[in-house]
Amino acid sequence: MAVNDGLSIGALARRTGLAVSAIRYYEAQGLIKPWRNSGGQRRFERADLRRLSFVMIAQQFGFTLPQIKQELDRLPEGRTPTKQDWARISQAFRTTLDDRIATLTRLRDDLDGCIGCGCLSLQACALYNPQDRAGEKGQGPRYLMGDPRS
Amino acid sequence: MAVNDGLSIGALARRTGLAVSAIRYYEAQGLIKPWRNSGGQRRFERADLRRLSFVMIAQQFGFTLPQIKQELDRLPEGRTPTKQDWARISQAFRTTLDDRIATLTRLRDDLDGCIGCGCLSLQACALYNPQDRAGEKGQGPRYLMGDPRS
DNA sequence: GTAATTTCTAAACCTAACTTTAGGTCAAGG
DNA sequence: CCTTGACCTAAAGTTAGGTTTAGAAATTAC
Repeated sequence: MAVNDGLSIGALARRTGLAVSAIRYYEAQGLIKPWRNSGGQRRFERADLRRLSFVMIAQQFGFTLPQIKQELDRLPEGRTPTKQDWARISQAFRTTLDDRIATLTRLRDDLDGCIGCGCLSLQACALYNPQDRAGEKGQGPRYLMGDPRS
Repeated sequence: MAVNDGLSIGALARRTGLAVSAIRYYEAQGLIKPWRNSGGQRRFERADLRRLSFVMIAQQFGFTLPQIKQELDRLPEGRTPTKQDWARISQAFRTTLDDRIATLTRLRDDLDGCIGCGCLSLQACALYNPQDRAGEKGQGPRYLMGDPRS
């Protein structure tokens, strides 16, 4: 094998802990863009290890793949991303996490009120109209508050 | 309509804000147990309003339906649950919420460290081994992810 | 008594994020 | 050269939490 052939999908899978099928899926979703060798097999850059790491962390934070792609698309195209590039897009997490913590904390405090009054009934209970009632509309699973299948 | 016929599924839907189809689905999952009238239609107790409220709140907290059922199954069978019964099972939420808030906060603090160092690479990065990864499935040790030398 | 609503069941469909399967091709070791 | 093992594609399957559809029966409203 030549010196700079890139990583095979299996090597990438071993080093990230992801399944091979997951990596192919991420390519299909546009999160990574491997090239092909002469035999048609995928070859990856080392920087893709970091992209996949980013994907895995972002998923823990409850981001969807399209959202993650949107962040990754902000990385420079022509060159390998630097530490600063990664730090910049990681900042987006910080805000989201802060929001999520605030929401859960508010919810918990409301619950304390409800346990106190024993209500759990719908009139006037703070827990029942968490303003986002308006934006629903989709089908599919509702993982309302982060932490899907933790 | 006789005095104590119970609520129809439509009435329950109007009063909880749930779709009729969702209520039927919850029955299929064992979360509520309506009886049938002479014509075969579902009839619900008023206490079911509270059960469904519980379901809706628990979902906001990120519980799955099987988990919610597990809590509901701890309510008394023969009689209508009292305030105390509800308060008791609501306490389970409190603990879970506290845990979840703590986890997110820890995650956020780890992220702050990572933004600081720009690492996103896996040796020694606290974000990569959020201990629940370990108990997954008896597979071998998860490899450390990432790119050791770049 | 008839029309308009509701409700009934069963089965198909939906999304997200993958995995599994089937049927081949490529690459490396002996 | 031959045999593994890694890889390829496309399509179908999976789970959660429901919704939609279709055709029939029950209930309510006038």
